[in-house]
Amino acid sequence: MPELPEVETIRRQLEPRLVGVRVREVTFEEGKPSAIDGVTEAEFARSLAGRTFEGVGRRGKYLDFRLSGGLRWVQHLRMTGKLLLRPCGSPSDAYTRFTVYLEDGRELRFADVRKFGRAGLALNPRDVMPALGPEPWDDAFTPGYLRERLGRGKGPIKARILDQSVVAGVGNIYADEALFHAGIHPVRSGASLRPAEWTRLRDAIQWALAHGVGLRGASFRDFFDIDGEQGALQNDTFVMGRATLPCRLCGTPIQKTRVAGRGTSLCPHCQPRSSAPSAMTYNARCDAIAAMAAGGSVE
DNA sequence: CTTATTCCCTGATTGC
DNA sequence: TGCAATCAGGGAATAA
Repeated sequence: MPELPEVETIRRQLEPRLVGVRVREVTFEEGKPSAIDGVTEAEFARSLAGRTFEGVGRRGKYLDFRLSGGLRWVQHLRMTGKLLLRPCGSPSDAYTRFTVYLEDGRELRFADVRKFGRAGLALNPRDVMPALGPEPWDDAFTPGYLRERLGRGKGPIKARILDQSVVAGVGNIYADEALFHAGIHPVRSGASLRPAEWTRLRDAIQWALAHGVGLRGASFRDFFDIDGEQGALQNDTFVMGRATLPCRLCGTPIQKTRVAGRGTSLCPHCQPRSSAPSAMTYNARCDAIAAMAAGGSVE
């Protein structure tokens, strides 16, 4: 499930290998619904042909390919979308929806089992993206901003940080990991958070995402990078994928529940439902997590 | 504005 | 063992 760290992993791999390379043609496989929004597949193919990649950006979970002439190809992978960069003559990849043939012979393929992934074409990427909140490392993403946006909320805080208009790029895995890091139970309301907890939440979101980027994403089931390789975060999580296993900090069995319609993993001891202070101080908790976690280049 | 619900998809998993 | 029902979930759309 590509979230910000998985999309950023792909971006970092694609940019040096695509910049300066020209598109020869784009071909589509049969399949409904179309993987393209706004324009027909023929228009998409015609628009890309002959253009040169000038850069690969990212906004939230969206990839943003900058092409010559100011055109932008904006791609969301949703649940199972994969971008695969294959050498000339590689065997076909299952579930390929369209292929961008490059002039040097390589093929950039978009494969997507569940067909949720979407591509758009625009001169201004905002035209094919919804309104997104700040990037997690943007100066605007402050504890005060979070409190202003979420501090009156009655619903589960987890649902609010999954909202892409609040902060761009957090999905189910990193929401659970961030809430664990912050020591906040996912069903607590925004209104219940104490002032210090907004800072913890902001820091925890940044930490969880940086940890994911550092380990090149999480491959619990469907994530593969542009060479078809898996990430490593799934082996270094604190709650996601660890139901019934002991918490790495306190040993309490990790619980799996359902919050806001999403599978949710948490430590009932480290993340109390009330904001009562736990045995371990917050700073000690952060130090223990930092000492334990692998990798993790901070932006 | 917020919050809850449904839908889109299909491979994997679960239940009888 | 086999087949049907359920699950996985990002985000758009819809409703309240």
